Amino acid sequence: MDSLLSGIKINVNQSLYLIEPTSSKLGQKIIVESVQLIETIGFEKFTFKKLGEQITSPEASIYRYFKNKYQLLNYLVSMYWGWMEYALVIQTSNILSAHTRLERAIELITTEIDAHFILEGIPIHKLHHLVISESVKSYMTKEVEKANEEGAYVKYKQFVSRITQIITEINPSYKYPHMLLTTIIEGSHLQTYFAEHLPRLTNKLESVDYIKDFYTHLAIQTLKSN
Amino acid sequence: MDSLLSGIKINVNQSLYLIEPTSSKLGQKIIVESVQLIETIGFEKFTFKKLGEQITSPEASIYRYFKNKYQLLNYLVSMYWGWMEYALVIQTSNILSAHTRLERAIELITTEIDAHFILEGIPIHKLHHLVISESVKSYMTKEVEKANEEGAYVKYKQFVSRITQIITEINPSYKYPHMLLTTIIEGSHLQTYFAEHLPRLTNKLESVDYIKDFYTHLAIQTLKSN
DNA sequence: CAAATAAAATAGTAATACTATTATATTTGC
DNA sequence: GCAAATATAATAGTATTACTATTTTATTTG
Repeated sequence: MDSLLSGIKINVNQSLYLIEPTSSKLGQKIIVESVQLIETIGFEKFTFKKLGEQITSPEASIYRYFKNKYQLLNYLVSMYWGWMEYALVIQTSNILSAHTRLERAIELITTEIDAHFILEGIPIHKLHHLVISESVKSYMTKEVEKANEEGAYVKYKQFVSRITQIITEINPSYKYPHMLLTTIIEGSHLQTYFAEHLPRLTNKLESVDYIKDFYTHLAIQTLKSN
Repeated sequence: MDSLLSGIKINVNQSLYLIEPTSSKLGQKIIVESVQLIETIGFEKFTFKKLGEQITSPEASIYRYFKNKYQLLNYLVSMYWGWMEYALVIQTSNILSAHTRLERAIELITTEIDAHFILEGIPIHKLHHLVISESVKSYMTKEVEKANEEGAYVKYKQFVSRITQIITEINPSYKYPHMLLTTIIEGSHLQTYFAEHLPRLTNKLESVDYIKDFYTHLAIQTLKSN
């Protein structure tokens, strides 16, 4: 993780904001503080009114940047996947073995992100935590298809696409690379969430890397035959 | 599926309602029509006011049965897992091979439920559809721990527990039976959802049973070694 | 430095998520 | 069989949410 730069910029899709939040002081405060507030009170209870109180700006000012809290959530989640793709590229470059590249990808997906990585003022590990608890709410809505057409999920799809290429390199005849990968990504988020809130639904072990071990083993075994 | 009875009753936890909805005409209307309305407008837009209009009763009457829409969602999801456990027991009874029992369990989880199965007036396949799109919202909230302590998720945990026993029978030294199973259950819901709304994130095939095939193969391969 | 433009604040509205109170049925005890 | 008790339903509210339209203030640029 040492070679990761800290000054990079993620260009998210235009449909994910009304005014680019990184373009002003207020916009930056909105995205930085929203991550904090969503973590504290949860996405359901999160409102632009409360966020406005936190940053001492009226809610109407926030509505100038994002048309509603779902757009803001999609923006934050896309920032996360944009950063993840960048981290993936760096961590898998110059590695010949597709096997090793897949293992590194699974490690990136399943393990905690170092606390000192910051993106537009947002610590990535906080973004990761938000993605674990709230990202399903960004696509499990009646507006999915519209959001998808507008490009709301391109960053996620790009990230998925890069890793499915590695999977296909390992086993070209495997029919379900996307299924395997999204099962790992979303499964890993779920297991992290269960370990924290519903431990009877998972198998938390002492080792910090048990989720990585579980999904690495699962992926390798699944790709062995077809 | 032929031996499944149609007059069975699922006893959900007391914390999941204020008045048992199956005990009155209005209560039954509430649960039957809510499944329909949530499917139509989505859980976010769903309100007791709108449900009241649909069943021509005031919203306050609905509040007598459920303290809010999350409690109602938990109730419906629990009904689903209660029925699923019942179906599982029937479909795996008298089968000696643990391998075959696991395959039947995965089939039950991953395939569509026959349209003529009805529970308290609710077609199970509609409940299944609701679980696919909305059940994560029942535990991905700030109230999870409280709901969990009150027993909101016991039906789900019971269902999971039965199948993890089969997994352990197949491979007693496997360390992650709960992780494997919840990965399959929630993954299967997700893949169904993706196939319908975000097809680039999955690998939908002609065969109706591709999700079953994918997760069956994944489970068998994962349990081969440890 | 005035005019144009952008950003922020004010002041609203309709809908949501409830609760308290009142009214209407239904049950049951004598 | 009927009054009292109890269950059920309806009415009428309130505070909060999710916005929008308009006005004010700040910043840029010709």
